[in-house]
Amino acid sequence: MPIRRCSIGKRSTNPVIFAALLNELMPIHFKQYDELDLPKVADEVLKQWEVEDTFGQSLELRKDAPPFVFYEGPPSANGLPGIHHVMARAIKDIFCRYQTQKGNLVHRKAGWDTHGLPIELGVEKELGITKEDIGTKISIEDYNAACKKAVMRYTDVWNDMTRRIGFWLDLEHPYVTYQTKYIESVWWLLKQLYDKDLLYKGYTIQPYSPAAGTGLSSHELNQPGTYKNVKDTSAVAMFKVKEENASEFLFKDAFGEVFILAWTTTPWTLPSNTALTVGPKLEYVRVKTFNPYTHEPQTVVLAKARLNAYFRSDVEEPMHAIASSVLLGVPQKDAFENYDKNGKLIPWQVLDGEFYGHQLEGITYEQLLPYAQPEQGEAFKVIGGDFVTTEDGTGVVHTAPSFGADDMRVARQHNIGTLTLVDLQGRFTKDMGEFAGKYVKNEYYPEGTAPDKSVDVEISIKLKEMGRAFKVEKYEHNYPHCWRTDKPILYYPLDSWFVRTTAKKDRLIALNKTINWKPESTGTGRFGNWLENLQDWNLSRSRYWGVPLPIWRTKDRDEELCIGSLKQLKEEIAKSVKAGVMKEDPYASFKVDDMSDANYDTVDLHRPFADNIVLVSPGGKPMKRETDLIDVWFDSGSMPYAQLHYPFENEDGLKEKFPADFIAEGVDQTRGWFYTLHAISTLVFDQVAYKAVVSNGLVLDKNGQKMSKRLGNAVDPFKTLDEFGADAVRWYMISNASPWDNLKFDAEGIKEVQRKFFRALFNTYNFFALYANIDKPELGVDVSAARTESDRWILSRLNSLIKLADTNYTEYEPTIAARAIQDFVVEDLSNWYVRLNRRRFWKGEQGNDKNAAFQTLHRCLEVVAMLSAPIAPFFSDRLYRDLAEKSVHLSNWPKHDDALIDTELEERTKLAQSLTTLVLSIRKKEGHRVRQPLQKMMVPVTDAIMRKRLEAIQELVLGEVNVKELVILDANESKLTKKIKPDFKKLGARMGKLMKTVAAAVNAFDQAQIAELEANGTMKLTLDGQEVELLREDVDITAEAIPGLSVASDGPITVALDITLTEPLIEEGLARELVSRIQTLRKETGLEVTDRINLHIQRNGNERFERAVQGHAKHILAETLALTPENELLVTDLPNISPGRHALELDESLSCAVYITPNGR
RNA sequence: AGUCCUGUAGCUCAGUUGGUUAGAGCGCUACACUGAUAAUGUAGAGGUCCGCAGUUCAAAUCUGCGCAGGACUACCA
Repeated sequence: MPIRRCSIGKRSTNPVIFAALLNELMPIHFKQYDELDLPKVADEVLKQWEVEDTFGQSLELRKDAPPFVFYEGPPSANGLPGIHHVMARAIKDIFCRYQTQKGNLVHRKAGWDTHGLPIELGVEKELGITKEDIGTKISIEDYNAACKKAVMRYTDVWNDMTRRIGFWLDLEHPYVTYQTKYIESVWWLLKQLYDKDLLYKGYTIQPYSPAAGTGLSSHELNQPGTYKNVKDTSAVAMFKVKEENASEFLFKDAFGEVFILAWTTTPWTLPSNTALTVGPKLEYVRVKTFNPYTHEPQTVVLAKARLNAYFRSDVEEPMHAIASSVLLGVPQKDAFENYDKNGKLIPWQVLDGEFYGHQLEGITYEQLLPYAQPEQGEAFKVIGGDFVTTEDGTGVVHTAPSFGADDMRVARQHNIGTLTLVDLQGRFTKDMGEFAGKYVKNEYYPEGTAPDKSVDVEISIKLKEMGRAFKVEKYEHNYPHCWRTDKPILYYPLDSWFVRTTAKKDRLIALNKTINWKPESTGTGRFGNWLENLQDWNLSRSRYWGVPLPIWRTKDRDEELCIGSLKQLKEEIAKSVKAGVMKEDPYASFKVDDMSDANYDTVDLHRPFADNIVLVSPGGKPMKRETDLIDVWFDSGSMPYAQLHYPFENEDGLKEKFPADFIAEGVDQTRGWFYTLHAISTLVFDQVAYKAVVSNGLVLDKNGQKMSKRLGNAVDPFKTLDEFGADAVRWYMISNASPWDNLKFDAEGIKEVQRKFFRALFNTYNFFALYANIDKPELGVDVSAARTESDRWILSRLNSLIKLADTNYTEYEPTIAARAIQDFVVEDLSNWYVRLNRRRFWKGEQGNDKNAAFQTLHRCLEVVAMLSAPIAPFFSDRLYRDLAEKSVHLSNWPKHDDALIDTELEERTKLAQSLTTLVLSIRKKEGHRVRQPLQKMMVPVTDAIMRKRLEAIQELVLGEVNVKELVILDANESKLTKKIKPDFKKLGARMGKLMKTVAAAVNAFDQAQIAELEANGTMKLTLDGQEVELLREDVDITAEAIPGLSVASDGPITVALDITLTEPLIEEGLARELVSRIQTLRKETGLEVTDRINLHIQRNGNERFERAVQGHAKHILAETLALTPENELLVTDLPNISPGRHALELDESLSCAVYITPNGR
């Protein structure tokens, strides 16, 4: 364990004081590790967190800091967590941790969503019952108790996963939606809506199963197998237009009576028709023809685009005799005059004058089947609706508002009345004359009792006889069926309670525009468009396990009461008991102002308890609760308030905890939780519920398929965590794709992250620790004057990185931050800085150069730990503790220092890296290994900036590529050939259409022309008869080659390498080769890095070799940490002791013998 | 059916306000390196930038129409 020498002081920005303090903070021994084991690190750090309560400490540390508000969307604990939850939870954790490091107080309360249909279905499956059994085989009370028990089944598993992925969340004090306090807050919210007249009872068209006698949710309708292809009788009915002012134009030159055609696949809805809907922008025509069944002359109206569907036009005289497709036939002349009433060939003719749908609006027609009249509103009128298409049918929609959602909507807009001539059992009502009592679908009859002809068929026959059928045929379509009874559903008007969200539509839209959506398109697109087409929120659910609607009503519906608190409920119960309506108060044990959990535990507001309460109205009549439950989405949308038991407790607390600064969930919550949060806060508080929201995408398998148990491609989160550790999994998920893009999960990717990022970081730290422990550098002294070019460079990179990471974490772009951190660690720090500066860490004297190196690397590692802490909380904590002796999660986010960012320095280092690459490439091509020194490299320059940069990086590059000198050539004076390239961007803007010709001309320039342009700065060209002026700035001129030398180039940079080997160079190369072999030997013989040795080399008669050893003896001895006197290095006879004697092969033709022993301490 | 997202190398992804020869990592092949070494370097193979049409001197990038995958919502005459 590191030994701390003094307690942590407040940091100062003054470099001298800072340095002094740093020295105090610095451990004097750094822990070293043998191998990187991320799962083990995670385990150990997790235990440390639990022992120290690091999460609690992090909150305590920020207790007076400005709050950053986060809301946890409650998962349902009745299912097991999957790998996608790891993703979702990691994203939440990242920003909470980041904001904590930034100095904010971030509370994170866990939550559980406990109500809802999936839970009910699960329990029913388990108990082997159906909804019908509730109240008979099982009491509501027992049923709900079973639900309550089932719903928290997997909380332990969830909590375990949450801990293991490192998500800091207050799991000890979650909000739970079934708790009485929670429900009380929900009731309070409902009452706010009620008091604002935003809660009302209305009816809507909902999927309804007459066989089961229940409405169905869209969830139920989406069960597999509910939609089936069925053949139904469809009819095109004819609606007779009344002749009046509005319809006058239809009667001009009319043939017989005038009808509007409308198609339906459900003829049983025709008696309930009250309107016809046309597309206002669609074109319609009149067609003169005969009725195919009665053969009476008639004029029919339909959409022009639908003509071909009903009238054949494959004939020679289209204006006369064309057969209707109703009855196939061939054309004949003089068709109208000669029409044979019994014939199958029906002539038709489009009458002059097309017209638009809106011209039809307002026209009235005779009721088709006058069994009953609507009680309210207008009827039998043509209206306009946007939803009308010309894909099938006639372009006119038969509108029966009771049996279609679109129909109802458009009817309401136009104040059209309704007819509901079908009862809840699916039978025609008594108003339906000869049809009364018949089921509208044959499937509804008890088995074996269905008639031969369905009512669809009977009605169609009747229409034919009446002369009101234009076409009757079987039609195959996809129709939803009840998943329980397997019988077709009806769309039927049902009573429901609604939240009048449409009344606040403008506010919902306006407030949404202030929310920071990630990605933006979800907010403007999916969510924005949804708000534009907002419907009132249907709150009612006819179920058992959920929050009961707190509305009591008298039987005559004249009086009703909405309850907004337990206090109010108790008062009303008291009145009721007093009036003798109830015998006693079932919640008698509840004390009104006692906020203790124990007190609240005495009350259960679920069914059947709430149902048993009968209140008394001001008029003295009994009031019963509306039996509906509310949509569970209202539960979770209430969490900002209900988690605080607002307003009964924490009335002030809400100010600090609302709205949220940040929430995150899957994109599938757009119309779920994201919407309900937004709707409730807008309607009740006229505020947003969250300022920023990240909607993350799905986690797919590696082939891009959705994960599912059925396909067996679901990834077990626990196994994954066991294998790779949370850090690698989180880092992989975040760095691989933006949170909102779908992630193709592939364990190979995690391995890569482990190998590249974590190993590089781990090795860099271990390198640091190894030499820091050996050399005990002074980490406290001020080394600003001693910093080398590469120190300043890596610090510049580091500060750029801090800035970039900060910006991107702030803007909820963790992927960009992660990739930048990773690149910094792998490329800049490990592969460049450490590689270049290795020797500074383990060679030479103590001093400020060495101190500067250690301090620089220490700072880089420490900052990397801080920057990566939000994403990789375990490993970064271990790293930071090893460097600075406290948890990174209690650290303050590093501030970047603009003064340390030197873009010119970064540029020229980039140049150095390019030059290095180029030289290595030439060496490779020419077959000269890096250990062989070369005399010189040449770089042509075309401007002063480049020259200055080269001079600055000269030492660095020469050392890296093992070359003695760098010669900078003036491109203008040397014998270089040059290359010219047009700058398309600059030139294109000026040249326009001539661009291609100019580019071709420039590319064809010879050396003389290039020189001319460089000398004059301008040049006139005549192309295609036009004179254009070419400027020096319009082209890039680069040196291309140096005759006689080996050259490589990359973009504008060209390097030439002199590969002549002189005798001294060869000898130096040999010496280096020897050093390398001896180093390997040291390692192989198990010597420690710091061990000093005795070294002797045996003469082998090769003069060149012996000269090399003698000439470079000092170098050889120093590099290998040998204490042998210089003049004893090369010997004729080696000591004859076998363990120290080794043969070395330097190349194919050269070998030697050496003697190594440890130098006794 | 509507709304939205995605489509670039075998895989995962970058690609600035349209600009030359479209990049990186992994994987593959060959060679080198070896006191940070399950690392690293150099070279190579690998692309109809989903398709078609349009705008433009110039399109992976802008526009339109499609195709494929996905999400959500709806399901209608």
